[in-house]
Amino acid sequence: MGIAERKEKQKQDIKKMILDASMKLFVEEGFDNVTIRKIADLIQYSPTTVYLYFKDKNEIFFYLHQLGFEKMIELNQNLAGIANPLMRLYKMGENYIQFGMTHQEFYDVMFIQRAPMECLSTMENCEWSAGDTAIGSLRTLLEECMDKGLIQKAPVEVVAMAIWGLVHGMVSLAIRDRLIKIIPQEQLVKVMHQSINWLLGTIDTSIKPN
Amino acid sequence: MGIAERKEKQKQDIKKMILDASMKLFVEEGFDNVTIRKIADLIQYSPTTVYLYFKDKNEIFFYLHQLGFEKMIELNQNLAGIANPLMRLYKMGENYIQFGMTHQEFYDVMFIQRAPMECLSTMENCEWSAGDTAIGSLRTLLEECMDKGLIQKAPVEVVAMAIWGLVHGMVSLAIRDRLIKIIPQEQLVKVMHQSINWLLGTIDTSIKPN
DNA sequence: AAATATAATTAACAGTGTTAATTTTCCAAA
DNA sequence: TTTGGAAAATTAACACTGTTAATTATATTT
Repeated sequence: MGIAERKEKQKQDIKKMILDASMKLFVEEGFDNVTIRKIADLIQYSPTTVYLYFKDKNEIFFYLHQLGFEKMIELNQNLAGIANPLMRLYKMGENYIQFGMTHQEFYDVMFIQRAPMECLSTMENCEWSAGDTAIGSLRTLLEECMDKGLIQKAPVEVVAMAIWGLVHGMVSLAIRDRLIKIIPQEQLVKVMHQSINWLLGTIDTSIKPN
Repeated sequence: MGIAERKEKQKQDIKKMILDASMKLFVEEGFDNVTIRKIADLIQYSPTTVYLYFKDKNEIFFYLHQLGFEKMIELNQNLAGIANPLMRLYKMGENYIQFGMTHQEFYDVMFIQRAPMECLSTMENCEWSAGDTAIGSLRTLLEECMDKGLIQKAPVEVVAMAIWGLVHGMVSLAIRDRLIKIIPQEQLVKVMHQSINWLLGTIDTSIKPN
């Protein structure tokens, strides 16, 4: 049945066209400018056609948010070469901040916007694997640090939550313009780095206090 | 001129009516359900009348976001009786989490939504005094802790950023549904408390490691 | 009472996501 | 090769949104 096969391929092609158009609008004009009608214009189909390939707009944002995670994983490739897990943790934090600040729109849809999560809640096999993997790798890294005695032992989910919270908190406050009147734009990333360095410095057992 | 005075009072009354209606919609139906037409319906005026008292919708959200800060300051009254500044810092963190989790809509408009900040950026005397005051009191408290040798000395803006980031990060991840698949709903606040306790425990100089 | 300033309204614009009903396109069987 | 039916795409419409220009109604002043 080569015909059904080709049809399936065509279906996937149009699906990709929609996602590509969404992505183009997303990165060039921002979240709010990704509208069904603009997507339809770009791919030269009528607006309703989009609904033959995606349940609703949230589903499109779910795909965009997944692409964001892929982008982030790609950026974290530079961690592989770092043998010391504590050094890897430092760098992971820096990567996170760099990703968030240089791809603010992606960060927004990955960690702030409600749309992708609303999509998830309507799915049955509901997992948020992207987020689970991200926080999972932080947990694993922290366990490795604790096992090797590089940081003080503590319940890993508590420490993971604190560290993720810290970096996410700083990045999301910056993205949503809560720091503009507090820290000058050009010093933002520098202060963020100092903050994670301060945190990791205090839990680093190789730096003995007093 | 008692007449101009009365007119001014009437103007303020209608302004208050609009804000009260906005608030009612906001707390009962959420951010997205605060629409100009619904506000107009509630106060029994036409939608365009709202624009005679407020520049745009963002300005209404700016007022709501300020009311949120007042609510938060009120909640922080219980800090006054705590003599030990480090204990005050603990309690401040717990208050922050409690406020965010029990008044999620308010927290949203205060620290996540763009609307109030967009309003600010169109004003000339642009200050975000509400946020400045909040972060300012954290800074002062940290300085007091450092002066009394209760926590290790470090650049105060770096530590303030880290602590605010940590609590805001956890709360905003929770509010925007990024933790539902990671931490059970009923354990959320408990883990958050553990995370701030973990952080403050590590910088508390009275708890000597090793 | 007439003229003027203020307040409020109606009507409209340009958009949004989404759905039902209809038309067009395409493939398989007669 | 023509016909019947399934699949794909479209048009038209609904019920909204924030916001503005033009118009009407209400007060106040002359």
